[in-house]
Amino acid sequence: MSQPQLDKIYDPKQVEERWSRRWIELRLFHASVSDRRPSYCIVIPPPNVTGSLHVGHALNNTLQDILIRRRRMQGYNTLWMPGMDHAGIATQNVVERQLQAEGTSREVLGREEFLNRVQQWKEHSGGVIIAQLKRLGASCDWERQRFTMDPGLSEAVKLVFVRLYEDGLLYRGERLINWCPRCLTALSDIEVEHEDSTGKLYTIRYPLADDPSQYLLVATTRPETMLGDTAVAVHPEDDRYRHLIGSRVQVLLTRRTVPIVADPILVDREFGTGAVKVTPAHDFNDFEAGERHGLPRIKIMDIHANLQLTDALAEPEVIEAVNGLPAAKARPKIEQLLAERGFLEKAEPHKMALGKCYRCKTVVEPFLSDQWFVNIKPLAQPAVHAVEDGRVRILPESWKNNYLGWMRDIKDWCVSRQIWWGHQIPAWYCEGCYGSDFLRRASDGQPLVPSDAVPIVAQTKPAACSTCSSNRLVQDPDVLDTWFSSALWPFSTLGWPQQTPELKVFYPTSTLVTGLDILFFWVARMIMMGLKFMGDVPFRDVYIHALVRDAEGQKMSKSKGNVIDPLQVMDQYGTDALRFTLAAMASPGRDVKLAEERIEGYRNFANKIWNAARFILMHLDGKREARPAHDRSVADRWILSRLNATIRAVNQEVDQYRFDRAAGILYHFIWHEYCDWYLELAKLPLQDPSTADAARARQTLLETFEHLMRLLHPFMPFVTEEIWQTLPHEGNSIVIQSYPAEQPEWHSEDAEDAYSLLQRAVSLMRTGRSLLDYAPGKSIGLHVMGAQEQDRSRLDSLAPAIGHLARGPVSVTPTITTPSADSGLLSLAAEGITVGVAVEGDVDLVKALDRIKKQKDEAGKEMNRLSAKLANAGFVEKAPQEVIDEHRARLQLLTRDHGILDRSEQQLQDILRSRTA
RNA sequence: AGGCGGAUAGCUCAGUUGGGAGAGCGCUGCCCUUACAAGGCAGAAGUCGCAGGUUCGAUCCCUGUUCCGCCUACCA
Repeated sequence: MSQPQLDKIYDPKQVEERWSRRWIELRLFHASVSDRRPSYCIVIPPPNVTGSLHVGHALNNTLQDILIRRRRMQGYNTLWMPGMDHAGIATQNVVERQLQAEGTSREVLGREEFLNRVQQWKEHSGGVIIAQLKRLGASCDWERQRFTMDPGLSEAVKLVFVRLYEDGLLYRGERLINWCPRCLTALSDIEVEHEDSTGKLYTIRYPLADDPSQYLLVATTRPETMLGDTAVAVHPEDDRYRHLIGSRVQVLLTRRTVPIVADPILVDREFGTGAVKVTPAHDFNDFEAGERHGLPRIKIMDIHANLQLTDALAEPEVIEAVNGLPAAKARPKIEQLLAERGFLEKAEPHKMALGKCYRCKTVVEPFLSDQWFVNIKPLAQPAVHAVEDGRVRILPESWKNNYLGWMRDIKDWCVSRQIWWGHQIPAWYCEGCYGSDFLRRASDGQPLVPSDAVPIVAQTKPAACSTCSSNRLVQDPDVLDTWFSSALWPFSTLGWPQQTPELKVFYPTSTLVTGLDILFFWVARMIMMGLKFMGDVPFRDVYIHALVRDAEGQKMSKSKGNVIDPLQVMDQYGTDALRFTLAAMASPGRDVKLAEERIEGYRNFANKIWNAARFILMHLDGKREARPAHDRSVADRWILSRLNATIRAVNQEVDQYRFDRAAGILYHFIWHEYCDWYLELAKLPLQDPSTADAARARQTLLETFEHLMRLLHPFMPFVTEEIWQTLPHEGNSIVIQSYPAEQPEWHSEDAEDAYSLLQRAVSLMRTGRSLLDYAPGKSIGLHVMGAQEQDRSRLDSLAPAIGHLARGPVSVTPTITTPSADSGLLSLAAEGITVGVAVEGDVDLVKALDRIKKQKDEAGKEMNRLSAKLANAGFVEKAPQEVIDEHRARLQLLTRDHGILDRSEQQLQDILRSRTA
């Protein structure tokens, strides 16, 4: 035995720093396009360059790394494509806040200078993120980093835009869109978060134009928008109002009258009064109704969502009261005016959903505006089919319906944003045709380009206007939705639109690993774009993992004090511990609430492994054993059989993305089978290192452990690499060693049976020793009763091992005597064998009896179990008589030992009776 | 409003052809046994949200219900 070559406690810090650097130096993560092996590719969900990574990223990237590392070890040509997202609005907001703190603004800087600032921030933030990913052990091909605004990817964006336009799948038009009055930009439907809030439902009297003494009751939650009313709608079959259809009502506080129209789609007769005001410029439903009835659209708000009324729109008194106010502040004023004039019938509390900007939480306003839209239905159709027919698998499958439901009901996608950070829209307008005025309006956020302007859509700036030949062409100042470029990620990162070898080798990619929160934002759009531009799905499997709620999100909140910073965790417990925790908690269908105690537990696990390695190295002492293929001991055959089962199970679980189960299996096997049992057993032959038995034990210890390091490596890359390097090995890194595969010849039912018997016997003896406070080292007898002859002889041959593990000399004695506490024998039963533990010396019998009583309860449960099994056998396939007899015999044996016959015998009779009935 | 998910030990969570209720942490007792005290052995602890139903038998399947969470949504 030699001095330990490793420290007593595993110190992750320096190990992790060293290996994350070394792996990259060795270029182990680099994928080659000339590699002929089957390929396996994952594109990273590109983190936003808005700051640093949170625990959700750690989870996401750990899972990807597990998949990638295993495939790499299995011999695939693996590519994990790393990169980042420019995250338009989010990043712009971050930098704008910085500017605000400096007392300046983007308007002051101007567009060009501002973009420089954002670029600087991107360099900084991007660097932080890459460092964090490396720290996490992410085995990305770092030589291939991509950014959504790289020149190549920007080319892809422009080309896609032009092609979609040419194919009639992209158009510009004045529509009602979601407008964030703080970000001053349009948002797509899914960029609006809905939040419940309590408002009021107002019932307002609208006087009839023909007879102002009569009025129509109209219900609304937003009375301030009545200043933009252009109709009141009722249901065509509503007898209350049928006679009014076609006549007009006075719009209060204005000088207008509007028609009463019949609209069965807009109006629900049951709700409110059955009459609805129609404000096409400020409500999505009203907009559509307005289109159906050819109603004018009256805009009453500016871009800040403040009321902006002209004399033509409202009475002077009203204008004075509300002009320039945001809607929420104007509402009570309007309410007051209506009440004063006796037109407010009632106002009652009412629950409604409030739309908020997903980036800044400001209440969004439906806003009439010129924007670019993707005509999405023709793209969605094939993307629905691809999931329906399984070309793309969404896992867990429960999310599939979520996806399909959303896709089938999808609405056109507003892709233009009135911000500066992003891909500027490749469309030009001719100043010769439209004057040079319209762009200047852009700075105050007003609609940027005339609605009727005809854009020239092209990848590069055209030389001249085709209509007037002017060369004064200006580019559309808007940029694209950040998700537009993300949608191209699986092929733009591989070099599209160039026909690169990367595309050929790695597209379609294999698996996408992502959180549910971006299923619609990102996954759905990648599938649509992949099918459209590559003619094939972007990935085969989509694995959707649970969410870890971060400080900004809902679940983890700073006020609750449960926010966990991955960097801090990695510092404190080590990266492997964090990774293993995340993998173990990645059960489908449940959000991950990260418990720090759990991380600590897996830190201890890493240390356990470390110390097992120390033990092996200590005994190895430079010795190399020839492989004893033919004379494995029973213990060796047992642990190899268990190892084989573990290898099979881990592979199966990872194949099904059950990282949690795979982690659990590894943990249990390494700690509670390999360390607790096999390693302890091996100490027996190792007592004399010179023997053949010792050599044999060393060999199997090492062989099993080396397999385990490889099996565990994708989960805990650092500690396994560090240990593997100290074991006898060939090659320069565990990263590219083969991943363990099932070895059927290791399977041994016989050895497993024998050792399960051994484990039970040892446990019982330990229990007896503990219950009686019977000191270790004292001789202990094992009396075997009621066991099969085979079991007895097995126990006999295993006696030295049992004695070793039970801590005391042991004698195995077949006995037919009935043991009892009185005779100084403690009898314990479980799983069909009964052992009596003979103790020497004085025993506190009162204490012993008290404890034995508890054991009887266990025996009672055992009988219930047997009864259940018997009943099952009887009902399933008609239990043979000998099975019944065997169970009866066991019952009687247990009963005789513990004197609780009546209940169980009665049960048995009941079962037999019901079986024959 | 609709859809989905969750409710299991003090805490965080596993648990599918329906039959034995589990892990980690915490807790109790014993042990510094030369890999590991971040350890070993033994143990206590749960009417599996509630109420019905199907079944010989339900944490599991069905119906209803309560609470929590998420997604989608135009109910003025």
